[in-house]
Amino acid sequence: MRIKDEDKVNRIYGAAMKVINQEGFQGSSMTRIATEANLSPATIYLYFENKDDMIKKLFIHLKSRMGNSYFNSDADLSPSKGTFRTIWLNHYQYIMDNPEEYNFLENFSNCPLIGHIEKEHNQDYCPAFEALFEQAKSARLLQPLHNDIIYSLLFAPISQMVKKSKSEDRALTTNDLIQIFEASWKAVSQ
Amino acid sequence: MRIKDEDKVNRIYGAAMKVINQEGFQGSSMTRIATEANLSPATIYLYFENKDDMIKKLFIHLKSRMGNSYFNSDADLSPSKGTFRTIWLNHYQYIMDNPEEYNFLENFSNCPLIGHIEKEHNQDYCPAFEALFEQAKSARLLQPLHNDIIYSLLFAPISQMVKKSKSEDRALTTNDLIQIFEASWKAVSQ
Amino acid sequence: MRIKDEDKVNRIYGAAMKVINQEGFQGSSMTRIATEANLSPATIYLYFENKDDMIKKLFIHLKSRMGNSYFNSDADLSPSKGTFRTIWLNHYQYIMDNPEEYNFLENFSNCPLIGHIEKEHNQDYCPAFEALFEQAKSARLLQPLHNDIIYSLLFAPISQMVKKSKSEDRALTTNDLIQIFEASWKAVSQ
Amino acid sequence: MRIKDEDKVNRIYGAAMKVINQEGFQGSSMTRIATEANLSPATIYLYFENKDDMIKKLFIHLKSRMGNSYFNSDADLSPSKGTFRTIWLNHYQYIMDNPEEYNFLENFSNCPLIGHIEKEHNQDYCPAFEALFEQAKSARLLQPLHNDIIYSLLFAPISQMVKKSKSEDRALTTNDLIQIFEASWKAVSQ
DNA sequence: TATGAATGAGCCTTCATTCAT
DNA sequence: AATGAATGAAGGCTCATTCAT
Repeated sequence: MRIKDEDKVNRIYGAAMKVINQEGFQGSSMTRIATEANLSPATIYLYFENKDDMIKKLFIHLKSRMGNSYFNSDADLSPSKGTFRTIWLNHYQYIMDNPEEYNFLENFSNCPLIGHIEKEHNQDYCPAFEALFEQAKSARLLQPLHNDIIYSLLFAPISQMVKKSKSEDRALTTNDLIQIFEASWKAVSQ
Repeated sequence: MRIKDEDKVNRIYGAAMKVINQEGFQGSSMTRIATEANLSPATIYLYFENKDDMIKKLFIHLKSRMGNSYFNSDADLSPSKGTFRTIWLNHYQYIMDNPEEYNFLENFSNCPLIGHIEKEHNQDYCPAFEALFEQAKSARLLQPLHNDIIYSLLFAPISQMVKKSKSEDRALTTNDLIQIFEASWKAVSQ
Repeated sequence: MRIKDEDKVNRIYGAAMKVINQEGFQGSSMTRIATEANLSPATIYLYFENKDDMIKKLFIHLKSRMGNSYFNSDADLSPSKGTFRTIWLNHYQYIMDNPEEYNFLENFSNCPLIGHIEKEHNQDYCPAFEALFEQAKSARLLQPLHNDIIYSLLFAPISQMVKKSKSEDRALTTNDLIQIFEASWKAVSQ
Repeated sequence: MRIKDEDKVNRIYGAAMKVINQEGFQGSSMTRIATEANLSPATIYLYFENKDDMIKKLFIHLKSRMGNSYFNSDADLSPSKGTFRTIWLNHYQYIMDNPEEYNFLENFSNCPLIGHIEKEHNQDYCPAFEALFEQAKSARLLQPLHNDIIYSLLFAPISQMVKKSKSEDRALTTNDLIQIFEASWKAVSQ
C-alpha cells in the first residue's frame, strides 16, 4: 500500500488558498482546488471531512502561521520601542510577502463559517503578545489601554494601508512606512 | 430603469443585503433574494444584468450611503478636533446602527468580484473628506501626511475594535470610545 | 409564465417506474429518469422534495392504482364464489397487464425506505375488501379466519406463480389458472 | 480461491448481508462491507470479480442454505401429511430464525441484477422437493398439479404472512400457524 | 412589466475499483 | 496474499438564468 503523504495536506492548503484568492470563494469548487493540487477531488476527502472542515482548518493553519511571523526574527523581546518596531515591520513584511494568505484571513475572519472558530483559537496563536504588552504597560512604555485596543491602534492602520496600496497598485515607500509607524506609536505610547 | 421603479431596486438591495448577512454569501440564491423582496426571480433581471452586476451595484450603493453617513449631522465642517470627533463618532455610530451594511462592505471589499470596482468609485463617495483634510493640514491641526494615511490612522482602529467586539459579543464602553478616539487623534494631530 | 403541467407528475412516475424496472434501483439516477421523462433533472425537484419523496409517492400512487384494479369491473359484490373469482381474476389481470407496476410494488414493499409507509396507507386502498370478507364469513362462505390470512391464501400463490412464469418466460395456461384458483378457493372456503 | 480462505469468503458474505440489511442496499458500499468483515476493500477483489459478482454469489449461497433448511431435521421423507407439516414448519422456522437472510432473498430475487441467476440455479437447491412431490402425487396424497403450483399454494401464504407480521410488529400465534397450514394443506391435498 | 415554470451546468460528495507497497 | 491510499466517474441536488405567458 501507499504511504500517506502528509505533505499532501499542505499542497491542498496551497491550492485552496490560491484558487480562493484568484476566483473568490464562489468559484472555489473542490474539483478546481483538486486540479490545482494535482489530485483527485476524492483524495481531499481522505484528509478532510468536507469542504467546510477544509476551509476551517486552512484558516486555523494560516492564522497560526501569521501569529508566528510576528516574531520570526529571534530578537529579544524586551519592551522597547525598537522591539515594537521590529514586530510591526515583521507584520508588514508578512503581509507583503504573503498577500494571498493575508487576504484570505482578512476575507474570511468575518464570514459566518469562520466566525466561531476564532474564539477557540484566538489566544493560542499569539500568547507572546499578551506578555509583551503587559510588560510594556508596567514599564510605562505603553499607555494603560486594553490589549485589544493597543493591538488595533498599532496594526490596523498599516494593514489597511497595505490593502489599499495593493488595490491601487501603488507601493508604500520607506518614508510612508516610517510615517505610519511613528504615528501609530504616538497613539499607543505614553 | 425608470424613476417609478426606483423603489423596486431598493427592495432588491434590502432583500439581498438581508439574505447575504443572514445566510452568508453561499446561501444567497437569486430565488431566495427574490422571495425576500416579494418578487419573482425573473423580475430582478429586469433591473440588473446578472447577479454579479447586482452585487456590484449594491456594493456601490452602500459605499455611498456609508460615505454620506460621516457627515449626517449638519454641523459645521471647520477644521477642529471637535469636528473630527463628530465625524469619528458618526462613523462609529454608522457601524453600530448598520452592522449588516458595514459587514457586507467589509466582507466584500476585498473579494475578487468587487476588487476593481473600488478604483472607479473610490473618490466620489467622500470628496468632502479631501477638502477637510487639506484644510486641517494647512491649519497645522493635522500632521502633513497623505490623506490615505490619516484616514487609516483615524478610522481603522475603531473599525477593527467594533468588529472584534461584535464577534466576541462584548460591547464597547463609553470609556473605550474615548480612549480609542483620543489615541487615534494623538496619532494624526500635530 | 408557463402553466404548471400537472400531467408532468405522471410522466415522472412513468419514467421512474420504467427506469427502475429496467435498470434496478441502483441504476435509477435522477438524471436517467429525467431523460426518460424528457425533462431536466431540476424539474423533478419542482414536483418532489427529493428522490426518496418521489419514490415514496410513486409507491403510494401505484398501491392505490392496484387496490382499485381489484374492483375495476363494476360487478356486484355479493359474497359468492363468483365474486371472489372475478376479483381474483382482476388481480391476475392487473399483474399481467402491469408487470412493471406490480414488480415495483413487490420489490419495494420490503425495503427500508418504504417500510413505514405501508402502515399509513394500508387500509385506505382496499376498504371494500374488509367488508366483503366479513360478509362472506357471516354467510359461512369463507372460513372464520383473520382477513390477512384469507388474503394471503387467496392471492399469494397466484402472485408468486405469475412472477415465476414471467422469470421463466413460460405463460400460465387457462387450465393453470383454473387449477390455481380452485385450489386457493378450497383453502379459504368452508 | 483456495480452501484455506473459504472462511474469508464467509466473513465477506456475513458482512455483506449484515450491512445490506442494516443500511439497505444503497448504504452498502464495498468499503463499509470490508470494514464490517475486518478486511481491506482490496481484499474482497481477490475473492470476487466485482460487486455484482459478490452479490450474485451471496444470493446463490443463501438460496442454497435456505433450500437445505427445509430438511434440516433428519426425519424420514415418506410422503405423508406429517412430513409436509414438518417441512412447512421448517420453512417457517427458517424465516423466523434468519430474517435477514430471508429478507435479502425476498428483496433481491426480483431485481434485474439477480433475475437471470435464478434460472441457472433454480433446480439445484431443492432436488429433494421434486422427488417428494412426485411420490406424493403418485400416492394420491397431493392433487395432480404442477410442482410449481403445489409449491406456491403451500409456501407463498405463510411467507407472506410472516413478512406482514414482521412489518406490523405482530407475532403469529400457534393458532395462526395451525390455521394457515391446515388451509394450505386443504389447497394441495386430495 | 411581471411572473412562475423550466433548465443545463455545475457543485459537493461518494463509491467501486485499482495502485503501489 | 493483503492492504490502505488514491482516483475518475457518477449521483443527488441547487442555482443563475431564460422561457413563455
